[in-house]
Amino acid sequence: MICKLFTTLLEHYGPQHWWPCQSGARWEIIAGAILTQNTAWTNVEKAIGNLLAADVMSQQLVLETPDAELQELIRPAGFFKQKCAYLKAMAQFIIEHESEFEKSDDVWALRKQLLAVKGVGRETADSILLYAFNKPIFVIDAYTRRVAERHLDLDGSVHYDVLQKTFMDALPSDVTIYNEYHALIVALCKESCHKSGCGELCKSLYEVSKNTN
DNA sequence: AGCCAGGACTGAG
DNA sequence: CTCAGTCATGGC
Repeated sequence: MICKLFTTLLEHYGPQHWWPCQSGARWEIIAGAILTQNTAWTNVEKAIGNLLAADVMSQQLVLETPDAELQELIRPAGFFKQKCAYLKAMAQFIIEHESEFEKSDDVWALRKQLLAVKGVGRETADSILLYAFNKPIFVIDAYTRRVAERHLDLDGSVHYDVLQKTFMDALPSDVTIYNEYHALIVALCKESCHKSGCGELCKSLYEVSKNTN
């Protein structure tokens, strides 16, 4: 079912090419992953726009910027005091470990390191690994849990690592597939929020949920 | 007017 | 380990 849902969504929406990124810089992806914590992406875009306009879009520049100034720039993304501290902690970490992250293939060891950074939980760590460093790890978020319940007949409330393992066991270990799958899940959720009748896609999704593996 | 969004930290039990 | 409380803005 997990594989079938992927091919169905890919057929319907086509490749998504995530992560949404204005500058193409790795740090923008990392910063976005932190700024979007429990926050609508439209608000994150404003904060990122501010950072770009103020020329503060890099690890070094973030560390050089005083807290009060940085907080003002990221204010639209909410939780701005926390996220200011989180961004600085992450900036320091990336400066120290970026080359190591580029080289290493031990995804789980890298993940463990990221989780030790203040402000980085499982979803943020996995988003950074997958979208900023192209490591094969599957991202679980609120959308994934909804889709798992709604279309895959899974318990969406299970522990993060359990649901992640369910997806990763069912799929080949492939960066492109993990990347696209998560993006397609988001595409599905965003669209069905605004549209009720969905025609062909609904029929295809129904076919997916009839399969029992 | 409220409710919620692509979470994570902290303290309590 | 599970659970509520906290952090904050903008859109609907």
